[in-house]
Amino acid sequence: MANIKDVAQAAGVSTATVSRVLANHVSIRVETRQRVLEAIARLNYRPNLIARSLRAQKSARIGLVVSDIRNPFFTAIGRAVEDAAYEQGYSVLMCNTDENPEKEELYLNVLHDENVAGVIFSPTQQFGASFHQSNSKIPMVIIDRQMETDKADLVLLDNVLAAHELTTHLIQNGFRRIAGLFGDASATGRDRHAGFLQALGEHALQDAGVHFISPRIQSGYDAALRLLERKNRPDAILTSNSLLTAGVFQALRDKKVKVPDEVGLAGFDETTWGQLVDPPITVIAQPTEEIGRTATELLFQRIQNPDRPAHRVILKGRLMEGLSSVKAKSPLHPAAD
Amino acid sequence: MANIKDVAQAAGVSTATVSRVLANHVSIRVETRQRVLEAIARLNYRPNLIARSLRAQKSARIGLVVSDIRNPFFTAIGRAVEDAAYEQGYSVLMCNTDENPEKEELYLNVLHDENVAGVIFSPTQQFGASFHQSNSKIPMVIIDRQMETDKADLVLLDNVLAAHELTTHLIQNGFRRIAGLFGDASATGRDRHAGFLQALGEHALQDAGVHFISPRIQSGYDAALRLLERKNRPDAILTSNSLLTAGVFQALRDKKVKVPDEVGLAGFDETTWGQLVDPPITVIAQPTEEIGRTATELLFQRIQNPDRPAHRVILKGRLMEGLSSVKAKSPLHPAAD
DNA sequence: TTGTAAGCGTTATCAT
DNA sequence: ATGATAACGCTTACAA
Repeated sequence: MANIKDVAQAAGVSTATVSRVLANHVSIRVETRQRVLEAIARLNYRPNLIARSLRAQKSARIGLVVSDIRNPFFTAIGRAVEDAAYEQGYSVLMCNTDENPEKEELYLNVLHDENVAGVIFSPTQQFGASFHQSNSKIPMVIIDRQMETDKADLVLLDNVLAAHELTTHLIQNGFRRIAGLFGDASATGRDRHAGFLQALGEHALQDAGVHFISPRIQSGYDAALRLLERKNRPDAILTSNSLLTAGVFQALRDKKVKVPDEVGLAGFDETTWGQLVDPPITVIAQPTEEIGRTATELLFQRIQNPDRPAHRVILKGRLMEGLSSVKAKSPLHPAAD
Repeated sequence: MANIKDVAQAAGVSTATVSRVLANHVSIRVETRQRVLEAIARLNYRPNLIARSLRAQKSARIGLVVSDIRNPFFTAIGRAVEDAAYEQGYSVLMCNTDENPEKEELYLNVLHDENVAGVIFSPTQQFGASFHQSNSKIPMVIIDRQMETDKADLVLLDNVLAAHELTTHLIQNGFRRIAGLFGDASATGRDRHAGFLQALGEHALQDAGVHFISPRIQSGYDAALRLLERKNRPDAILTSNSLLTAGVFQALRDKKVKVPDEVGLAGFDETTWGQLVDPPITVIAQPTEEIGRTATELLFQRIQNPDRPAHRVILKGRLMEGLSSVKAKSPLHPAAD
């Protein structure tokens, strides 16, 4: 592979001149630029980004650290981030932490060592504490999860509000004994739990069981089975992400529980399958494209100006009413035909 | 951030010695090593991987270039690759090409420029030609897609055989007018088409329509609608990946076509939702974990020994029989109770 | 066992 | 407008 020296030699100029041509510097004779460009083309030269990065102490890469790459919510974000970064000539290094604080630290270190220009990150709750006292200077945008910090920008849903809306929707559709399943690793689970309780309180209802569990299909499945065995079993289940929703749905089907007539179901995040199953699942859809794009743009702004005050972008979810939460004859819609 | 010079100074040794300690060289006095390690800890030093990579002309990164990050098949592979790479101390740079040959070239260049040690890649058909005459020396493992080459290792399903098996399964369950939907960008679509035709031929059947289309949900949906409008409409549809399957399933539901009694359905790749819908979808499941691990291991072997002959690992899929392909009263199972 | 110094491929500073 | 040259942080001959 040809390097800048080869090009300089071939064009009869110095490496400095080649570098200037590459950087589109002003003071270059048209003829010289021509010769250099020819040499570059002839030798099929491409600058070595490693060397450039070492010299410049920065790079055209950003990191994206997510907690579960199998969660469609995060892959959708990944797509959006990649597209937005690509438009700016940046490439994206994607890492997967499995909600594991050790892996969080590892990958943040790796990314730092790779000289990434910045990081988009969905942290666990544990991370919050360590981040507070860290003095990392790497530009960072937190996504999806609430965090008290002025050292990073934030892009996320108003999770309390969204859970409140979803819970209220269930209540208005006649459900009274609502159980909730929330991810145990993230602030998001905690916030949605808060919105859930708040909505119940406004209608003088008690929760019919709350589980903070690992955000996986299997955990959702197991928790749903346990809920169904209770003597005063819930008449609806609210889930905090699509993996839990899938697990619960599977459990309901295996136990031949009729949805929504025996048990209603509502959750978060739009998925391929949520619309395909019977009944289609009611969810709060998150604007993944917008979250990803906004996070990327904020990151670029912060990279350019590391000292700007932190922005907090709070987005709204969109309630997509399926049939999993609407009984054939809902008490509140007695004449609904 | 402290560098190797700072550490050397703090420990009262040369940078070479620090480097040797880091590399676990043999000839170091225990006491010296101790001092160096202390300095490293005290200064919270971590080697700059960029500099190391520039010097060593290689890195502990590998690239994973997939054609659609939203396809659960590829995210599953991504997980497996990441786990396997992580165990070897490598990090994974994941890129998304959208089946676009231009993006393929771009990302392969990017990865090359990033000094990755090797690449795991699911290429389009177009790539095959250009790869043939390229003389890239970057270690490469091709996944998921057949390719005639001895310059890269290969890990994929026997797609002809798998499609043959799936088609035969449909035939044995009484379906006679089977249509096929295949991805138009990949050799995999082509191979599965071949297996499909072969199985039909063995039973003296004609295909009931074949579409080579873009592997997206929407394309599958549109193609299914067209098939359903035909005067001699198919009694079964075979799809070549899970995005197409989702589109077809949605179309069948929207048109209130009964599955499998009016139209049977079978496809590729195990997904969350495939088991949750009614009826559950019959698929050939691919061993994604094994594909990812094997590809990663082959890549490491090739990195260590670039001149070893190319391996071709051909795996078998597993038929997971759902109800989407089994009629209540199948002609071949007349007494099946 | 340890140190010195060259060099990986760039870019930026300072000359000219 | 262009060229020499010193860094960026690390590894590795070669010397001592």
